Amino acid sequence: MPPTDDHAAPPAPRDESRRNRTGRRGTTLTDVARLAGVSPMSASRALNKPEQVSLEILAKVNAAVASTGYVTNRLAGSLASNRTHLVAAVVPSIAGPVFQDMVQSLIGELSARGYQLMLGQAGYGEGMNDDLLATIIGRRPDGLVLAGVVPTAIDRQRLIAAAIPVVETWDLVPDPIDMVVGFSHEAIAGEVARFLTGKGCRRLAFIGGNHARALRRASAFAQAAAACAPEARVVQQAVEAPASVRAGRNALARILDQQPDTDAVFCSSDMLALGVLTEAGQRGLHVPGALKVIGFGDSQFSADIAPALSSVHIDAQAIGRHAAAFIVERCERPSAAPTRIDVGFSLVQRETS
Amino acid sequence: MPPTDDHAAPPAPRDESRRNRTGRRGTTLTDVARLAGVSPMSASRALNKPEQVSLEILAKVNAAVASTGYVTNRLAGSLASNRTHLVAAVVPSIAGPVFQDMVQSLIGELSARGYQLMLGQAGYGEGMNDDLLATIIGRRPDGLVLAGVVPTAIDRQRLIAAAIPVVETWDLVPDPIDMVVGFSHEAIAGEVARFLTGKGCRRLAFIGGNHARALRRASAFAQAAAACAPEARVVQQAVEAPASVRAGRNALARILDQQPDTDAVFCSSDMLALGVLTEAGQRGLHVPGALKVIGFGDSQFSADIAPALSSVHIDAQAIGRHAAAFIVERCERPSAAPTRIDVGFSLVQRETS
DNA sequence: GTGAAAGCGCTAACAG
DNA sequence: CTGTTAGCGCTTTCAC
Repeated sequence: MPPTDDHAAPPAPRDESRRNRTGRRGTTLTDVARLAGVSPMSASRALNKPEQVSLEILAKVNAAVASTGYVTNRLAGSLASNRTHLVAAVVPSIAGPVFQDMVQSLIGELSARGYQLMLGQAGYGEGMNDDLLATIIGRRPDGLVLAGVVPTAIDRQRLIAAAIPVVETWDLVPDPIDMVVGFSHEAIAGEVARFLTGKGCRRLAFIGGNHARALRRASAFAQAAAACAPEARVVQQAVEAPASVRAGRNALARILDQQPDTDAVFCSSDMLALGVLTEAGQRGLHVPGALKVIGFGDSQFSADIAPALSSVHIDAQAIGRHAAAFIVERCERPSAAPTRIDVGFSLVQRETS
Repeated sequence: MPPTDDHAAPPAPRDESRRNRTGRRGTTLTDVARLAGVSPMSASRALNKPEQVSLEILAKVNAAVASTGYVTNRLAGSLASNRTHLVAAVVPSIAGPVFQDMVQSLIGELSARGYQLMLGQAGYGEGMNDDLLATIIGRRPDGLVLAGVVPTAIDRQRLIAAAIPVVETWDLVPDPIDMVVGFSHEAIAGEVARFLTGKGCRRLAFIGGNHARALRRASAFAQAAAACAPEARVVQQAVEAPASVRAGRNALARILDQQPDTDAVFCSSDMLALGVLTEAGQRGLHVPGALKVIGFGDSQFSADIAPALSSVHIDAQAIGRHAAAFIVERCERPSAAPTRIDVGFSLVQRETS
């Protein structure tokens, strides 16, 4: 029996057994490499940059991967390479109809380029809650897309400090953190006001949320209307987010209390507009004869309800596409400059106006 | 001058400079610890298990964190601890109205417990596309929630191999991978059939998707109707996903071609039902007098349109809540057994029936 | 309660 | 084209 050697032996550096300190884990790249008879680095290259590796190694590695069912651990890869291929997006709520098309195209576009999306909900208040931003930054995403969420000064500071590429979307904010893809709410309000006054409407109403952006649009609407027809009057109704049919119905009821001869309503979402149409129908108010209605967002259903709803169309998919492209571009060519895109809008004229 | 020593010196292990091989990175826990005058380990504990650390250290670390704006790198933490605090969810499309409430409550519930959600879209086809599953597994999520997506045999195998806790939701699948939260589509079809035949309807119609689940519901509907009233007839109309108002209108038109005296329609979504109502209105078909309509999902708008839509209500939020709870439970107490919850449903009777 | 050592699984950098 | 080395930033383990 050799001399007692109780604690001398170093803790046997990772022997043949496939389990580590925390129970068993899965197959690693090293396992694959060993099986293929190549170095881990070659296995890594075979997987990530197949063009840099001989066909022989490629074949051996692929065989080993197939036989083990190996799936890369992107956590480790991200840590080592400082690139996560993760993009975070923050919306007020995923349940609102407004941002869905955009998020959908964002996911599609990103995954086509090998990136994933992490989705966060900020709620309808100001900025993001602290936890949300911290957990997002903690995952070190390669980019962040903000939609309908206006970061507070502190949020902005933290984002800049974290050096994460940011795309603010939906609104063409005047003083962006970094990149912007959106459209002008003021221009839209102006065009709708011009259109409705042009149709002879003089008793207008605006229904929208009670946050800053909606209020800006409301006042732009009122100003444009006044400019087009000095005698026109505009009443405003604020509704709670998220926009709903119920809210639209109630808003129209209140508007008619205030201004019984209202002859046109501009709504900040098609759901609200559907509520307005419903309430008008119940009251025997003919649309568009007695009341013209214009929605916002041009939802899928708008063309198909009766009467078909006029609406402001936004190319939400384009917003998602551009946002994705911006971030990927910035990641892959860090020199890329801040950019700004106005995707515009169009007023889709249907039966309700 | 000392003897030439060109290549002897090891590459100066990470000196004072705050930059590494790939340009500058941010503040690390080590930086915080140094600033606080404690070991990295104590800093880690102060952040993650404050109760295990003296108040003095806690205060010093918090001060250091505040002064540096340090944000934990969860990539590194996850790699070391083998826990990501990430949960993946896969839905056919985030644009469909059906899963939104569920995803919303999932996000809410998870973030309240310190987990984040990664969202994937599988499309409306069978199973998930290979890339999607691989990228999900590659991020080593602590759990996966499937909604309205039926994994293929290969998907199942890979998920089991990856040892990821899985919750299948929406449908009470008979042979689950792991955990299940849902309701019985057959039971719903049965109850609606019973209700409509009880109202005297004998010429029924069913509008639904053309995937397996919808077809099962359709046949359950037909069977139950036959059981309740042997002389009843049921026609079926398949529509393409995603469900839309347009699809509902077209479907009703085709149904009336096939069976002009149809007196009741059961739709697999409220959007389809809205289309049916619209088309009926255009044709002067009185609802519910000449035609009864029942939707599915009890969307927010259903109660507020005119006529108010009867619908099958599902507590989607409860599904999200339970799914989140299951996964967190399983993560934190790995002994937790597979579980199954039936959240039930209710038929909300309104004006259209 | 605190710290030192070791290493999670992968890739950048560099040498052959 | 291929392999070696040295970490990425954190947490586990274990000794104090």
